[in-house]
Amino acid sequence: MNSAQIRQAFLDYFRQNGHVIVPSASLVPSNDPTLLFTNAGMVQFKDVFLGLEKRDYQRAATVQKCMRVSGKHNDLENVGPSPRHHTFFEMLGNFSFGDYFKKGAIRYAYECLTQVYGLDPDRLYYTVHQDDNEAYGYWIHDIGVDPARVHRMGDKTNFWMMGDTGPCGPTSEVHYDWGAEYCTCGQPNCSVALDNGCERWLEIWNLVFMQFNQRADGTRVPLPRTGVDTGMGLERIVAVIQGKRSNYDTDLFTPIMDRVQQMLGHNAAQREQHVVAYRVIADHSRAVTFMIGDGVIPGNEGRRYVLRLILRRAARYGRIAGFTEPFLAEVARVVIDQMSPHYTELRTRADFILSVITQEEERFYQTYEFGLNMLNELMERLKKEGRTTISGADAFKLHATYGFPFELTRDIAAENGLLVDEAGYREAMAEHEKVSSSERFKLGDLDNLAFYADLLERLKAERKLGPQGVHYNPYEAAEIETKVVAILRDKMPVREARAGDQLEVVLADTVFYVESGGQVSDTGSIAHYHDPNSPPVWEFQVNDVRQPVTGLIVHIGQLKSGTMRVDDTVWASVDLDRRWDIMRNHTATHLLHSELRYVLGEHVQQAGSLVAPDHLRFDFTHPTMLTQEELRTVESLVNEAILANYAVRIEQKDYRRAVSEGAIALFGEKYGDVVRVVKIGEDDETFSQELCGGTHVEYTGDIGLFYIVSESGVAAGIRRIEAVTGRYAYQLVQKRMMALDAAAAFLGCAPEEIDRKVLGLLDQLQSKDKMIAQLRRELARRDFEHILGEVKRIDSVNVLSAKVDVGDITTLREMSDWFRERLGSGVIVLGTVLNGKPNFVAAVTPDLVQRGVHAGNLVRAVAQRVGGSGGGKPTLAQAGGHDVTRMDEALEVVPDLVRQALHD
RNA sequence: GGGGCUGUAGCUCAAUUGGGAGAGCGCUUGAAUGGCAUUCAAGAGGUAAGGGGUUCGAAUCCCCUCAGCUCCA
Repeated sequence: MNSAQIRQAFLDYFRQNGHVIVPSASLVPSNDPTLLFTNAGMVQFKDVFLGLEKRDYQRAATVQKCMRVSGKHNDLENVGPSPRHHTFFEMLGNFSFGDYFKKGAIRYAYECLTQVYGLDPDRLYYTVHQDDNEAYGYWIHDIGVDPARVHRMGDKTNFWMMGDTGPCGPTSEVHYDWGAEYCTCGQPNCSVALDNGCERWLEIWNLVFMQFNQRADGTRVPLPRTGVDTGMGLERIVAVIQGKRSNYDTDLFTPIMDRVQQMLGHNAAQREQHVVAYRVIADHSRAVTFMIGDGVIPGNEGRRYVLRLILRRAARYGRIAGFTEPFLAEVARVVIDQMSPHYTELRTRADFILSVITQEEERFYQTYEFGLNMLNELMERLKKEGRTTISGADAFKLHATYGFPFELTRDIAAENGLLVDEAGYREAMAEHEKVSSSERFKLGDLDNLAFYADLLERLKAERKLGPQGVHYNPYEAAEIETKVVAILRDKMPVREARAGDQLEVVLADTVFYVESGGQVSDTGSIAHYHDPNSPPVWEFQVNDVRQPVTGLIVHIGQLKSGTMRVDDTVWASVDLDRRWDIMRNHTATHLLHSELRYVLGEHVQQAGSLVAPDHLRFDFTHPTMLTQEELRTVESLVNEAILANYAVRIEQKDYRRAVSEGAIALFGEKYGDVVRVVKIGEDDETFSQELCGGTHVEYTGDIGLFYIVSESGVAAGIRRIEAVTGRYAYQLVQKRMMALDAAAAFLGCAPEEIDRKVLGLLDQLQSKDKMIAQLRRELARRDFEHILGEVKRIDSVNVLSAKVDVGDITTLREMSDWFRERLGSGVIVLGTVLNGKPNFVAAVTPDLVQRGVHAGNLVRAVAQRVGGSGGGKPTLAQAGGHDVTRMDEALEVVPDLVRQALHD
């Protein structure tokens, strides 16, 4: 079987057994901010296991894209040298949400391995948790496994917890026996039970039985609905089925490595010699392709940084293997060809993926060259000083500042006969880690989530909220009559609150939109009335709305008046003007997206957006800056679509149907099984169609006016457009028109002629500036000729000190130049007043410098007399001071100073 | 989120460290030349990323902001 067949057979088997096949979620987790990447199949079902989210099926199976880059057993450094470590991998998994439990899970795993994949049962061994008699019994009695093949293990290997609290339970693992000849531990009683990392045994499938709920106080209570979460790494099972000891020898990787070999023109021996580099490139090209495919762009923080790290590591190993130019995009092409039949997003985003890779790789080559230069300079300096060791601090600086890895520094130093202080390097590294490690995600965040989850459970138990939690409908009305079900002050539930309190308020129903898909939360008010005609008993101002856990929505703000109590009946109403501004911007964002695709091409993908009341921001993938013409075209097309007054219709439909009908789904967004589709246009001519949970106007005409304010770059390959609509667009236009009219009035021309008029004026100004400069020069020249008559001879040396009236220091210096040209030898000190302060320039010809006259000392002594200081070179110096009235006095001492200097 | 480095002409980069903002390439104009990357001359082009401070004086020192690179989390 090849890998594609193995993947498909898994899905087919579980479909036949009543599982819904759910597509792989994005590598970027949408429901867990503490997680850098999706790292297991269960990530997309986390809320389902926690009971926060409900699906209309009870069993599911997936092939999930996963990334693991950190953690004890997943050091990036292991990827390459190890035959089984990967950054990117695929996880096969089947899941049960309160449906079958241990018995079913064990049977499916066994059947799938032995019947679907045809593995020899004699090679399979099993572990269960030591206290789990139930699972043990199923293996022995239900499947009929020899008890000698089932090992009971402790918490360390066979108990699983999601976090400090929450669902947890025992696990059962299936191990594959490669045969005694592969034993590396050498123990006579070699067995899975030793758990000593012996190469003979390979864990292939882990079954997690979610049986208990771990409470904050450490006690465990049985879960009302037990669950099953299983995971089997595709790379491993393919290796087992294809009889390969290394994952890299399976057909998941060989096509990639073959292409690398072909590009390098290596023979088999050369390929073997560089096996680590080949593996690194194979692994990392997959990771990079999938990450970019899910919208990650190289950068310097978070997952973007991980992408950069991995991409550059691949590029570095590429150089080791012999590449001298960017090559990764070419390798990624193989990954796309191979994987896109299953992961179709790779095909549609292929151009984007390849261009991002190439750009980043080129940038890497640049910093690489730069680091190399730095190292060469450093080595030359050391050699000159006769030293043989590069200090740890320098090696670390190369690493931390120029991204030049230690190994490279060491190797290149060795080529030049130099050593590197490795211990010092480690020390500097440790110091840097200490300094730069900030507080990690506060555990409080997790506690917070648990707090809100508990609150939600309690409110449900008290029947204050339905099984789905807060009833949320921001789409139909802007106000609603409902009840206060909880009040939080400083994260503590309270029964009542008084005016001035900062609170979080939970209502049974809400019409407030919660920030999502870039659209910001609504603001508004919540008020309690005795009767509708009098002022409210109390009024609460809503400044923000959040959803800390699915199903629980809190209104954050301040109680303006009165006393709020739990169970009060209230009117909750959103700020409607603001909401309208937001809706205009949101619908306009869809129009903009659609027109950008029309004008620039289908490669344009949304890469982020912000829909606020006063403006909208839309980030999208596009390799180059937009031209003025493209921007104008897009802007006017959007305005045409507004004037066409298309209807905006919202439809609820099945996710797959929506996508197959051409609706655009976005990077990294999480969609339920039923999605809202926002359609703009008529049935026969749909203008735009996107999956979107936001709020929209009813007709595009409601938007009013659309105006692009700016276009800029966000990251390589990502452009950003900011625009305004409706009231804010009108305000902007009005402001600009007023400015234009005012300018036209000042210039005495029509507004349309301002540009030409201004250009003409600038031209005139420039030529006048030139003329002024020229006249000033001439004036200075005349002044100079005039003061030349004041030259004194001190000990047969020409000395001139004079006050002149010029516009700037430069002219003073110029005059000293003339002086030297004219007299050949001499000392000149000139003073002038600039900005109400005295300024001096002193010049001494070189022959007099020889005789002890120093322009710097001279001018400083002069400036001291006007309360200032100065300095400079022996031949030319300048100084300044404060007291203008004493300038003449200061200049008069010059001859004496010169005389003194000559005599010393 | 934190540490380090960088930001000077359209591009690539300098400036005896606080004391005249420059070079090469490119561009414009003029002249010469005419066989493989033509030569010569003249010229245009700078809020020194932005803001604040220290100083008689800041591209240079200090602080803040922004952007890029890089390492760590």
